This record gives sequence, C-alpha cells and structure tokens, in this order.
Amino acid sequence: MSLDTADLIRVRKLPLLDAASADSFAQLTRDAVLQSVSRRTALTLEGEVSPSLSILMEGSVALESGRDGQGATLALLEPLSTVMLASVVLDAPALVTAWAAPRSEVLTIPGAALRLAARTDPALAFAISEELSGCYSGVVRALKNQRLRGTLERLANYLLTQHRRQNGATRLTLPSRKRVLASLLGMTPENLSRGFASLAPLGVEVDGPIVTLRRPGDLALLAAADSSIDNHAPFDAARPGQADRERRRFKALDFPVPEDARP
Amino acid sequence: MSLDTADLIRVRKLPLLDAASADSFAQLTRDAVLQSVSRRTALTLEGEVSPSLSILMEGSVALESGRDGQGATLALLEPLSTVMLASVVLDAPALVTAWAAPRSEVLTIPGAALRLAARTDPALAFAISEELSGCYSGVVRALKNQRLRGTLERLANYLLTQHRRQNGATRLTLPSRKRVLASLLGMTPENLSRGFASLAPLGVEVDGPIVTLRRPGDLALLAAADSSIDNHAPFDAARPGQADRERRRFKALDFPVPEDARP
DNA sequence: CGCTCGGTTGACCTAACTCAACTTGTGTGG
DNA sequence: CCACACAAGTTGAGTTAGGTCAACCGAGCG
Repeated sequence: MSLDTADLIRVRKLPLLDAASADSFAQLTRDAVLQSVSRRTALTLEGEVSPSLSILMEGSVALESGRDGQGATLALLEPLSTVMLASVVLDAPALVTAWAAPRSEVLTIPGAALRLAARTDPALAFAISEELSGCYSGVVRALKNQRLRGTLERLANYLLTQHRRQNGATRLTLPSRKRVLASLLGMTPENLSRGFASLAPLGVEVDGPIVTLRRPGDLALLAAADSSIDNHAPFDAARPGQADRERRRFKALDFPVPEDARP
Repeated sequence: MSLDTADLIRVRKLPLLDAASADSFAQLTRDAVLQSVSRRTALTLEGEVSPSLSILMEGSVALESGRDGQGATLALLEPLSTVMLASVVLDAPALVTAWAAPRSEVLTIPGAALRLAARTDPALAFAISEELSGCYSGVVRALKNQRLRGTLERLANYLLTQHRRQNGATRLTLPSRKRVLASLLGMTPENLSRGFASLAPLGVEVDGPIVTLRRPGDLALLAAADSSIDNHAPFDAARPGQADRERRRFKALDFPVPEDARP
C-alpha cells in the first residue's frame, strides 16, 4: 500500500507537496497511502476527528452535512482537491461527511505528520495557507450564492459554470445525478426538474444528463442580475500561479470563474 | 501613526503575531498602523484587492455582500479577529465588504510584509494556517446553519450562542441593532420581530436590546433538532440527552465506518 | 415479465417575504 | 419648550417561492 516510485513522482506534483522541502516530503510520504476506493466511502465523518488528510487524485468527492435524507450536499470536489484540510490542521472534528465516489483514487497523509512538517517547513506551511485561503473563498462564495440568489438563478449560474468549464461547448454533461445536483443547489429534485423546464424559453434543452445551451447569453442575463456575487475583478494575469490556484478552487466548489461575466 | 512601545506589547499578544519570530515581528510591525476609526469605515471593499490585513482590536466589524440595500450580512466579527485574511494571503479581491463600527480600533499590517514574513517564518505561517482553518470552519458552519435550519431555529440557536458567550447569564445584550441581526440570520426585520414573539412561549423575553432567557433548556430543544451543525462543545446547560441523541442518530443512520459498503 | 429507481408532472401547502399602517423613542429646529 | 421629522421596531394582511405528497413514466435488470 505504500507509495512506489511512480506514485512519488505523481504525488510530488500536488500543489501542497510541490512546495514541501525534500525533508518534509519524505516525512509526509513515509506513511502516506494511495488507494483506489471501490465503493462509496466516507473519507471523513461529520463530528469525528479524522486522523489523516485525504487528497482526491481521481474521481470525485461530495461534502455532505446532516442526517442522510435530510442532509445537504455542500460541495462536489474535483481531483487535486484536499478534503477538509482545515479540520486536519486543527486536529478538530470534521464539519461534514466526505463521500468519495466509487472508483475514486485518494492519497492519504497522516495528519500528525502534516502538522509536524508544517511547523518547520515554511514553504509547506505557506502552501497550506494558500490552499486554505482558496477553500475559504470557495465556501464564502457558496454562502453568498445561497443567500443572495434564488433557485432559478443558482441553476442558471451553475449551468453557465459547467458551460465555461467544458470549454464553452454548447452541449455539456452534468457531472452528477440530478438528485445530488439538486441537493448541491439547495433545492428539491422536483424543483430542479421544474427549474430546467422554466429555463427552456432561455434556450436550455435537457436530455438525460446532457444539457444543451442554445443561447448562453440569455442565461447569463438571468444569472447576472445579481452577479456581484462572483464579480470580483478578473484574476490578475501578472500572477499566473495564484490565478491557477484560484481557478482550481473555483472548479472544486462548482461556482463560476468570471472570465468576463459580461454577456 | 506608527506603533509605540505600549502598542507593540499589546499587539504582540495577538495569536498571529505571538507565534512570529522576533525578526518577522519587527518586519510586520514596521509599517503597521493602529488606529481608531471614528465613523463607519470599510476595511475591505467587495471586489477590490486590499493592500493590507486588518485585525480588529476593539469594537466590531460586519462582513456584508451584495449591493447596499439588497446586501446580506454574512458575519459579525469580534475583537481579535482577522478581517478577510484569506484574501490577503492570496492577494486576491475581497469577497465581501468589511464595515468597521464607529469607535472600533483596528491594526493594519501591509499584506506584502505578511506574505513575505510567512514565507520564511514557519511558526507564523502555521499560525496563519490555524487562523484560516478557524475562519473556514466558521463559514462552513454558517453555510450549514443556513441550509439545514429554518429561521426560528437559527434565531433560537443564535440566542443560545450569545447566552453561552456571555457566560450563561440569563440576561443577554444583543450585540447589534435588530435590523442587522435579522440580516445576519438571513431573515427580514419583520420576520425577526415575529420570531421573537413566537419564542415567548419558550421563555424568551425581549426588551429593546436586552433579552432574557427564562428557560434556555426549552430553547435548546428547539435548536437541538439538528445541533450537529455547530459541534463546538456541548451547551453549558448540561443536556444529558445530547450524547444519546447523537449516538442514536448515528446508529439509526447506520453510519458506516470509513470502510463502508453501500448496500 | 414485473420490479425498482431516477426523474417528471400536477395539486396543494406553508414558511417566509412584501407592503402598508402604526408605535415609540430620538433628535432638531423654531 | 413644543412641534416635527425620522428612524427602529412592531403588527397585520396578502403574496409567493419553494417544499411536500402522490401519481406517473421510462429505463435497466433480475
């Protein structure tokens, strides 16, 4: 289960571990594990301290809170995201349950090793700060999204995000079952269905998991009504590294990167 | 405007700066400023990069988002909080506008100095990570609070939180005007008023800004319906049911151990 | 086949918002 | 000193976004 040389090379490229010194990299990977999960697996359990940090290498992870059934999906993570890094840094109970989708690949690093290494390796500690800052921004955006938009606007916005993420193709594929998409957007499956229906006049065609946006501009008009939510100045081109990091984080949380934002 | 010796001693006690080495402490405080703001002042502006980190020493700060009028209050910060540390770490546009209340006292540290110092001072960088982790947890809790509780539950819970924070005294003082409290709780002022009214049967008496909780236990029953939301320490009022409830909940849900098998 | 499961559609319900009137406390100018 | 305006808060009546419940449909599958 331990990391072989090929794994080490792969893993070294992660933003977090890339920053680490040779020493702390060795320390961190000594007891790290890289494994493919076969079935739906909980990486953290709400309310329980997780002994290690998970990093999603492949597949996807859903952050959920609350009892199953009444629970809410707070985010869908994409590969290269850390999973509840904050809880590991604080060695505190996780605030959400993190479900890894079947066939995901996850790197697991002992939390104690991480905290220890971070205390002596400034580059690592700083990389952690940057990662945490990205996570923080993501959740703040999610909160704003929830508080100042209605369900239709959230849906429209989500579709535009996917649109952009899938390189502006007019056909896009929903990355999850509609049921969990609804939960992510803070609405019921029934309402999501109705939502799609009422977006039809705006050029949205739905066929199973694939959605066609005939007139993205019209959609943008709806979402842009209060897009002060994502409308912070475009990312500074002079800082490509930061921009990348931010973009990754955005993707991870399923909220839009305002490349331009003007329809 | 620069810091005098007394200021330096005070400021050295901050969690962030306490961790810093003598070197980076000097570096950080060289261009730092400690000032009392006289009127309502924006420490950060939504969408604009803030050149420096603000730390609230005295008074209070409200984090708002959205156009004035239609905006939402996302948080009320207490003294010793950092203000949008994440944005400063990333040197990215702030996600919210941070209003300092009149007569607040704010320490201002150049962001560039902070980032520079953090890159070489592991203790400082780690302290920043811990602070960010705390902020992250706070926002996640806010999001959960918003998503899985109704307005009444949020209000009840808020009152209990204040209750606890003010050392369990039966009389507590609201830290802000009801108007902004309503916005913080994600409801309208009218509805907040009605909310207080409907909590009267649970022993809540309101007289202007002071609230008396006659029977905190009853309130807790209402809020506890899903109190896994804020897992920070059990409520002072020892609720023997709590642990049981939680256990039952997990059991009932058949919450799998990490090596879960989905049926 | 017939079963379940994900999704859709329709009828209904309710929590929360809106709007408007009214109260009360707090200045402020004559 | 009063008159007045003004803001914060409360109360009431009507509206609506979104949730709930139940029936229904089509696809995968034992």
